[in-house]
Amino acid sequence: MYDVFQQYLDNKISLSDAQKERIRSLGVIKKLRKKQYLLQEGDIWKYDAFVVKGCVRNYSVDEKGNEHIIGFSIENWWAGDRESLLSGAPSRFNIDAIEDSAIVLFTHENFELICQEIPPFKDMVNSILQASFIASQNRIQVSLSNTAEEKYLAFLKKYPGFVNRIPQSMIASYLGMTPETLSRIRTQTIRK
Amino acid sequence: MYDVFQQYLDNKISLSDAQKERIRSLGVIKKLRKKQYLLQEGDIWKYDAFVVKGCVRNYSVDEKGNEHIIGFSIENWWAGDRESLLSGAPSRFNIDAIEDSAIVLFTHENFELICQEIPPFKDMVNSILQASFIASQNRIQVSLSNTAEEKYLAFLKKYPGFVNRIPQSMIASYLGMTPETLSRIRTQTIRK
DNA sequence: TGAAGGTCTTGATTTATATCAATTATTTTC
DNA sequence: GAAAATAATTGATATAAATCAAGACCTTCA
Repeated sequence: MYDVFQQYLDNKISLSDAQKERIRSLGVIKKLRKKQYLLQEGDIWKYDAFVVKGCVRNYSVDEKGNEHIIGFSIENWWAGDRESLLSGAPSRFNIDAIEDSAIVLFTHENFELICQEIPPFKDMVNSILQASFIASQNRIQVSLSNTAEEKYLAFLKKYPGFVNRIPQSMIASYLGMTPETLSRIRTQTIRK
Repeated sequence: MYDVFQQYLDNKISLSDAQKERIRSLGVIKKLRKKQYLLQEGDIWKYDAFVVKGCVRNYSVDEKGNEHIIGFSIENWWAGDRESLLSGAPSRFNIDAIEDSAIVLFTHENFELICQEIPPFKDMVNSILQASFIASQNRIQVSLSNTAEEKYLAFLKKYPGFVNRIPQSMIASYLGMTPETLSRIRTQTIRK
């Protein structure tokens, strides 16, 4: 399980065996069954988490009880609530597993330790953050400029692996439309 | 002009006089007249830029010629296109001045130099990036969960200083609605 | 100071998407 | 492997917001 994370690291930075061992010793594997929460609204998030297997979603629930999906994390992506982590405030989000999943969990303290001890690790983290910010800005741009259909097509293009894995209703939520609308778009698009 | 940036730095990190001088020596003040471009679509963005006076907007233009505002930067905020900066690809965005403005400009090379020479500066940059990412995620959450009116009210609350400064049509664009819709929302809201 | 060019408002109409509701598929689970 | 639960489709209708259009209200700069 852990070797998925190890391979990810190997792809990004070079580490000595001692460093690899150090990182490994500070992380813990957490398994999640489908629908199990990793984080519930109101909890304080204190970790850095890397998905090694499966898929989790990050979502908020509004007053009407509707869920709005902020993001998905599949294997080789990070997950968590940076806002709660940074501010120490209770999270406004939920994270749960869409499939049976496995996560490498670091307490934020341990994670900071690693960052201090291994500068290239810290640099990696920062460049991930850069990329995440850019992706987030792009998502905003797409959502401002496009119709429901265009948003769906852009999603397909950007995350081709997600469509056959994530329930359609969740993709609809991620795209800011109802499941009915997405369903109609799909049948129309196929017929074109 | 520059002392706005100096004060910003003083609020965030402690620097020796030599370090302050070093930073200052690597930056350049650029003045922008209203409507003047800081970046045009197709250009490659190679800077780090801090607004010391005025206000700029970052926007994309779609095939129909409609502008979609990604963000505003007023004094004490950073501006630029991180995607183009990082990837080296031509920018898909435009940045121009909404008011007569002034910017402290660092070439990205110089900026990296500063980051290397002054670790607390680098840490500051990273924590800004964190905050930007969080803000961006929150904007996505708001845009998924709320009606046009709620989005406007959330905007008012989050950026009270912007409303009397930025043309309403641009705020509408930022919020993903037409100027007519925003105008109606405002008159309705006032009458409540 | 007074055109000229923007910007905001207001009204009438259209349109994309949401909502409500029923039916059919597809998974889960015992 | 049948029953139950969940997800996706399809149709009818409602609604929020867009579009089109005209007039009012400002700036600004010649």
